[in-house]
Amino acid sequence: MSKYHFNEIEAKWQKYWAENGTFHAQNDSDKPKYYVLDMFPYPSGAGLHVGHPLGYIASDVYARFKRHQGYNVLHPMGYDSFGLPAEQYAIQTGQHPADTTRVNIEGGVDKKGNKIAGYRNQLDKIGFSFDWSREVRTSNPDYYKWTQWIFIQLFESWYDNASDKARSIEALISIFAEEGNEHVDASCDDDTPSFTAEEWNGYADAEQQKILLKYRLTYLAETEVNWCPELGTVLANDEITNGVSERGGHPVIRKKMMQWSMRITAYAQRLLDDLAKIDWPQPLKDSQTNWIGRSEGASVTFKVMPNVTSSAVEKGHTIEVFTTRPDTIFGASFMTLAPEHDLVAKITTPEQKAEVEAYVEATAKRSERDRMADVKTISGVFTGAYAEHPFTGNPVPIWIGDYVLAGYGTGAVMAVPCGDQRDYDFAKHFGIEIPNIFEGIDISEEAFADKENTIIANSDFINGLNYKDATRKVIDALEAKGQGKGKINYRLRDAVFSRQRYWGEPFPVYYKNGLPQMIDLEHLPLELPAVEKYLPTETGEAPLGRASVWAWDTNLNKVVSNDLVSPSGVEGSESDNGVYPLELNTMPGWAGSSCYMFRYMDPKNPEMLASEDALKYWGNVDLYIGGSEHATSHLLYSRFWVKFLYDRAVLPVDEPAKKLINQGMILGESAFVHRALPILLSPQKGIKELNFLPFQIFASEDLILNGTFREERNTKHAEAASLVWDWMLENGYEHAEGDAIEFNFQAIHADVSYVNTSNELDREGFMGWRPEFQNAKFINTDDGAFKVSREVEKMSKSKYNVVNPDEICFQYGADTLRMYEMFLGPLDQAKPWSTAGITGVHSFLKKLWKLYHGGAEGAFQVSDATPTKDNLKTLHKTIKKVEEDIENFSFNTSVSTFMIAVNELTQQNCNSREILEPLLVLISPYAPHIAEELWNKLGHTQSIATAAFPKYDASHLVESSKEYPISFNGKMRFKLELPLDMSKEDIEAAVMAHERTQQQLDGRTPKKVIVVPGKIVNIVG
RNA sequence: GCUGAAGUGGUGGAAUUGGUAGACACGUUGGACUUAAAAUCCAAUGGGCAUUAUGCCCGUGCGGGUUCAAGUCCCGCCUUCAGUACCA
Repeated sequence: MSKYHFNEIEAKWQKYWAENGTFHAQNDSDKPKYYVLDMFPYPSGAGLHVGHPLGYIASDVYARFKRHQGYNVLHPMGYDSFGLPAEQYAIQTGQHPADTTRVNIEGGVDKKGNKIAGYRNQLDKIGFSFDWSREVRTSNPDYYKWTQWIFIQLFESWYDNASDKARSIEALISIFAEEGNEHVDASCDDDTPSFTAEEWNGYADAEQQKILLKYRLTYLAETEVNWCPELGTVLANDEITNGVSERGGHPVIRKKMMQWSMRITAYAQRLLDDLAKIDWPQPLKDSQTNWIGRSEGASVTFKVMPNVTSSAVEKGHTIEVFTTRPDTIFGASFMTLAPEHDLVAKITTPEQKAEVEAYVEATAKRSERDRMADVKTISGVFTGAYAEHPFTGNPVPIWIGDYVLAGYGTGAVMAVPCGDQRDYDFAKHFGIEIPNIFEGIDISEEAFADKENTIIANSDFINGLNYKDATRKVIDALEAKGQGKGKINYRLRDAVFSRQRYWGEPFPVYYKNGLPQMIDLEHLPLELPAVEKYLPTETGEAPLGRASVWAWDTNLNKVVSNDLVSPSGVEGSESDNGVYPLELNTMPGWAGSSCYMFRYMDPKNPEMLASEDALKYWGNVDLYIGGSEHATSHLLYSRFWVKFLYDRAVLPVDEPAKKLINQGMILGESAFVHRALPILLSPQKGIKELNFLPFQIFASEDLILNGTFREERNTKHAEAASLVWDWMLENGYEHAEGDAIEFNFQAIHADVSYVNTSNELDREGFMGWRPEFQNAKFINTDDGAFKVSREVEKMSKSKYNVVNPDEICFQYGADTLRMYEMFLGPLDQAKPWSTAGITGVHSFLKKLWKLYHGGAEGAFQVSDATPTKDNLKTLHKTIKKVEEDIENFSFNTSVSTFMIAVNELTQQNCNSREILEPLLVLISPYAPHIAEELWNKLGHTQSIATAAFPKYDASHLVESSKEYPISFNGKMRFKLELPLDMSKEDIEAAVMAHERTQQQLDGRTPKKVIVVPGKIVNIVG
């Protein structure tokens, strides 16, 4: 009797695959290549839950399928192992994040004594076909050496708009030396000065370095951050609520800090354009498009007027604004600056000073997020200053308002209240004039923003023109006056690249005379220094400020003690000994994840990110699977870096991934027990909450309705009340006339591991879960069961609804887990996990096993019998459907298809090798262990992974007749079997002649008969 | 507010270009096997009304529309989830 011992089978084949390197990809092969990649995980200490492997299973099915199709498949896995949780754990426990990270990956025991299974062990149990010989970890110095190297490449590059690509900084220096920067069209800082070749050549080295920094693709700049003085750290918007830190509730201020930035804006247009050539989900493309936020319009320069009421105002200021509606310029009746705008302090009149300052201060206290969420409140202050309208010369009052954001455009708008609702609301609120410049439009209620139907009026030289013509004329006129030009604006901002953290890549940067210098590649990696604590320093420096050995010796080319740093650090001075301080910040999380896909191609190469041959052979990722939450972070930054490395001829491709699929989240089914909170209702003593009882009372879910015991269950109410009374009377309470006990119910999370598939609670387990439950009393249903209620929520430790894949593998097997995850529903959709349903998939695998074990006593039996027509039909329709499903990533429907196939073949008593052998190959991407085992029993010595995918033969599915649905007025009434080659006329005749048709018509004559051959017949009338 | 996705039995979900709504599972009920349980197998299972069978009506979030025919297409709503940036 051969039973399906999945645990043994799975362990056996996992071992076999590992020992034989079954899934090692070759960098040279005659086969076509295919690269399947998962977004690599952050190895958290909590381990995997069943939601994590969903995408990995899908990609694994696809990778295995592609191998069967004859591709040389690269399917690697690694870890995005730098990150905040490890650092915070290090702060709490003092353990080095490298140690805890290793334990999280490889398993072990943490300092608190918790046993950690380890990501790798958990993943291995699921039977993935990863090529582990290519594993990368971003926190590994051998890996982050290349992250540092890419950073240096960015530093050594500038973006040439003329050739629309990044070029070496050396090339820029030669241009400067020969002709200055007059003809250079580059993406650079706004405040870059103009200079001639003579001037350039005359600059001191430091001056030249400063100018070059304005061109480099990564550069130092003052950036505003959320600074929390109490915590000594910078906080993300997420970490701030109502202006105070989420942790500890400390005040947060906006502070400028010198930080590294990435000039991603140089790539805005290409990032936008190239979306067209990648096969990514449309919603994801849309969010990148919106994030980049291209808008066409004009920049307009307004001159600030000498103030009529005060001579104290500075003169000669200009305000640059960006507008998408230059055609409405005659409707501009005021201007609004962001409160943070540099000019605010300079142009505000003395009379308005106090009010403006108070407003600016109030705004600074609000987080950016708060400010944006609040759409209703209109606020602002008049600065007292006026600007001159470029065409009419009229004075335009300058206001500040927090609806204008410093970070977008120029941080200033020309307000056209008749054409923009926000400007309109602002004008209405403050009683500012709202001139109407639209032909035949009523603006007494709201602004008119419909560009397409605009005809301009009251606007001098553009009267009667539409949006397009008026815009062109205004831009021409502005250019003629030197007060503006057509401009394309992007919402995308340069990306801040510095983090004040320990657990990230150190910058390969030291500072000589305050200017950043790169460490040469041959001396990389620059490894993280030891620190005694992982917190920022008391003086507010980043954690690396605690390192005592963190200076760069340019003579020895190594890290040396801080004590050796040149006292002055000025090059060439007597005290300059060639030792300089190193950068204290580290790189952000996305640094290590932007180009990791290329490192897998040649992961051990000490000379290069990956060899030219490997890069050329593998190209880019053919299929990338991951969550949509990375749409505007990882996936945008990665595209940016890949384009950059393409420009600099490091990579042969300019996109990381050709095709991308988002997997949806698997939600948890939380369990709730209902706690009955007793209340004493006493005519003498009033209402009293009995919250001092030494036990808690829980009632089965089905006894409760609308927060109280169901009416028909008043015996249950009595049962609960008597528990309370017994204790009360024992403890000296005297029952008085009219006393009654009522209950309020409170739902609390119970750990799902104490709940079975019928929603019944393991009461003993639950009582042992937490001390406060140890004396719990249960009000059960009549049959003695205690039920919990269920609710679908995000799967998370804090909701006690986490289901561990290891346990599923132990109980049902990895093949069952894999198939069930695929069976749950469409890959890209969010769906709840319910362990209850898993038995269906599990018994399918048992049936599959039985299909191959039809011999005496359940012995393995496959015959060489010629398959029947039905056998072949079942097989080939399965091949067709499964192949289509995998190509369409419709994995859930192919699992159904397998179930149907096995049910049919069992019914047909099929044991023919000609059918059962190809069937295994079809199933093996989903359930590789059982397929491998049965394949082996069939006498194969090679892994099933090497078998070719069966060929679909349409001839087995040819039908000669069709069971036509015969419908009347669109409603199907009966079916009729007719030959498929029957003509329309004959079909109609056959249907009309049928007695059921006559019965349906009941003597009426049909108005019309619709016959769709091969499909349907519909009789109307 | 905006953008995107989604609403189908008790549950997860099927339904290729409009053409038999509810495939495949879970659950439930009944039955077989068993001393019993588990496992396994068989049958029924959208709601309602009928019944000797044959049947009939209603049904894919709501309200309209197009069509011989609508879960699918169009218009207008509602709800849920996700993302988010008052974008000049």
